[in-house]
Amino acid sequence: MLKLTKKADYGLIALKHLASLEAPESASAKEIAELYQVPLPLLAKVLQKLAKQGFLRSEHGTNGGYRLAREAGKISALEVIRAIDGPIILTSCFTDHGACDQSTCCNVREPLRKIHEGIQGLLANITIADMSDDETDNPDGRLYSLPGLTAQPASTV
Amino acid sequence: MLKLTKKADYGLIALKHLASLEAPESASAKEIAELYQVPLPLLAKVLQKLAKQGFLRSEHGTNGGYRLAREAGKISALEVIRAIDGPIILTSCFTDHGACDQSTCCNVREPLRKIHEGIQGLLANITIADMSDDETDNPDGRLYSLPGLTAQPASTV
DNA sequence: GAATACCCGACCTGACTGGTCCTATATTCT
DNA sequence: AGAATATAGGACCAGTCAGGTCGGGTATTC
Repeated sequence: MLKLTKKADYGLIALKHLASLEAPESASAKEIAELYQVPLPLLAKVLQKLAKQGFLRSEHGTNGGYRLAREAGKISALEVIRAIDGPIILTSCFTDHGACDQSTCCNVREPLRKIHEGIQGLLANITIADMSDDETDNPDGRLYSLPGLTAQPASTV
Repeated sequence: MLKLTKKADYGLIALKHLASLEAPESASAKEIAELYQVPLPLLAKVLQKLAKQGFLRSEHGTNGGYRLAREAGKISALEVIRAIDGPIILTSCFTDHGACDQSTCCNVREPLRKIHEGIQGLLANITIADMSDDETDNPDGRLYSLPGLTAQPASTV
C-alpha cells in the first residue's frame, strides 16, 4: 500500500520536536507522548531504537529524557525511516537476493529500481531541519529538486 | 514498510508485456501467468481490475485475452498502482479526514505531504512505455526529472 | 456442445502493524 | 537510604491485510 508505518511517523514527530528545543533542553518520552497524543509505550520504543542507532542521546533518571545526538540538518528522513521500519523495499525483487523467481524474464525490475531510487533520493534529501519550518511552502521550490535529479521540465503529463 | 504490493507488481508486469505486443495481438491471463511465473488466479483478478477501470480491453472465448485499451505512453505507473492497490497514503493523517488525532500540534504533516506529493509525482511521470526500454539506463537522466511536479502535484485519477 | 477464457464473489492463512505489560537499570531528589 | 522518575528491553496479544485458493457464472469460438 506504499504507506509509512505509525512508528516511523512517531519517530519523525519526536525528532522534529526535539529539533525545536533550545540548546540544553531535553524532552522525555512521556512529555512528547502527551504533547502529541501518541501512546507512550510505543513512542518509548521508537525513541529507544533511535537512541540505539545514534540519532538520540538519552539520559536516565529524573529530568532525564532525549536530545538530538546529531544536528537536525544532518538527519535525513530516509535514515529515520530506515532506522525504525527497516529498509525500504519497493518490491521484493531486489530485496535480498539479486533475483526474484521470474528473474529471467522479469521485465519491470529495472524501471522499478529506478523508481525505488527516486523515492529514496527524495527522502534522503529531506532533513529534520527541513521539516521544521512550519509553513515554508516553497510551492515548487527546493523540496522537489533532487540534486542529482535536476528538475528540468520535460514534456507532458 | 513503504512497499509495493505484489498485485501492483503483477499488474505492471502484465501491462508492460501487453505493451510489447504487436498491433493486433492479445495475451490471455494464462499466457502471462505462465510466462512470468505468477499465480494465475491472482493475476486474473488484477487484470480484471485493470480491465474494469479502462486500462485493458478484454475478449472472451477461445483466442480471447487482453490488450491495452490505451496507449502505453499514456498509462502512468501511478494510475496503475492506484487502480490496483487503491490510493497511496504515505501516512494516515491526510487520508480521509483533514485532521489526525493530534491535528492541533502535529508538526510533520506539511513536510510529509510534500514527500507524499513528490513520490506521487515520480510515479505519475513514468509510463508503461517508459518502462519498456529494457536497459536504457540513463544513469541519472530523465527518470528523475519530475517535470509535472512543479506545476500540479500529481492530481486526480 | 465442448473447450477456452473472462468475470466475480467467498474464503483461508500467515505475517505484520499497532499496542500493552512487566521487569530491570540508571539517575536525581529528599 | 529510599522514593520517584526515566530509559531499556523482552514477551505477548489482537486486528488487519496481503497473498493466494476455490467455485460458480458468462461469453465466444470451433
